[in-house]
Amino acid sequence: MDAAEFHAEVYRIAALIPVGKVTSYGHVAKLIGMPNYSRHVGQALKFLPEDTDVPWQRVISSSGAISSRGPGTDGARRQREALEAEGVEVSEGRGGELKVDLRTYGWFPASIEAAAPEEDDEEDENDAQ
DNA sequence: TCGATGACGTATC
DNA sequence: AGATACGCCATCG
Repeated sequence: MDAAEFHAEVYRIAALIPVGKVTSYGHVAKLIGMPNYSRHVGQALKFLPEDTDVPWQRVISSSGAISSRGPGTDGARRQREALEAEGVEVSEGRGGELKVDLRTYGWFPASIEAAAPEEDDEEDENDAQ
């Protein structure tokens, strides 16, 4: 798997996340089939331009926290704004620690197939109940 | 080549 | 629940 392909997979999966839901870097990595590449998922999202269609804001850490990305960057703040705009509650603890309740807003499908009900229309699909 | 680092995760304390 | 330790692996200096 090439780095570019990895990025593409990350973006594809991120695009599958329903509005109002969030998932974790690690879970995206798992869906791709590379469970230990959680850090690289974040790395891939870092490459996204500001005008992207990819809902990168719906990907947070497995603990439900929005990573600071370092002081001086407004990424975390924008992420909070975007999530709240989608109806996701973002708790703010002491010092501006942003966290999302995964118990409520978490989205963790077991596989990409489960995540993408209709990816292709050409393939024969067996009816799920 | 090596060591430090990072939009991370899990196990422990 | 919050903090620390350690594992992970590509990228950087």
